[in-house]
Amino acid sequence: MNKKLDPLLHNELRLSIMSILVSVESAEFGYLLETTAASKGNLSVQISKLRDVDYILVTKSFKNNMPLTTCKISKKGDKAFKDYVNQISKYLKL
Amino acid sequence: MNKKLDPLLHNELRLSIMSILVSVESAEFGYLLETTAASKGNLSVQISKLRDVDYILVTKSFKNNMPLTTCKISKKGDKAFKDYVNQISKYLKL
DNA sequence: TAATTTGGTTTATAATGTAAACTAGTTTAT
DNA sequence: ATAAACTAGTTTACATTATAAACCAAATTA
Repeated sequence: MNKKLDPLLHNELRLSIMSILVSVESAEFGYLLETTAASKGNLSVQISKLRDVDYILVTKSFKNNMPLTTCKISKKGDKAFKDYVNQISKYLKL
Repeated sequence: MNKKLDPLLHNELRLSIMSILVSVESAEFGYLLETTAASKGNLSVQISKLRDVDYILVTKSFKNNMPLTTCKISKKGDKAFKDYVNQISKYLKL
């Protein structure tokens, strides 16, 4: 019955990223950087982790000759997020 | 406006302990052990951490000649728990 | 062309989590 | 009475994870 909290989502920055991505079509690295107020390094690492498990899709392109990283939630990521919400809600007495 | 998630509560076992303690008068080590399904060592460490920051009060006594550890949430712990719930809820889109 | 900025990635270190090993004492069996 | 096994935890050694500083490549500006 009781599944454990998904350790990939039980991290504030990754949860924050996912929380943004569930409600937008996609988001650029710079936007996530501003919105989460994380350091670039930390953001880069956490994006990679989410991509490694296919919770998000990361597209690399160029915009005004500059590299541009765009993130989008995947079907799997969307489900993982919903599951996490259900799971942690059990602890929160909401 | 946006406070960070309290790192002391953003851990599944500690959150689980607090989640139990908010709704009972007090709980014994053995009860928490069963209910959380944690290892004894881990439970002991996390109880100590919660006690070190005064989120819980820990009483040591004897029952049938055996050591007995009893935990009870503190006023401070109760507030911290409520704050944590409010804070993480912002990420969960509930 | 030299310094600065952009948009990131890598990596070194610190912090944290966890279970195995240990302690201290009790009960049961011989 | 003593050994073996059990209870109720604590300590500690190790592994995992998180994070920011350092770095990189290319573009822009001075």
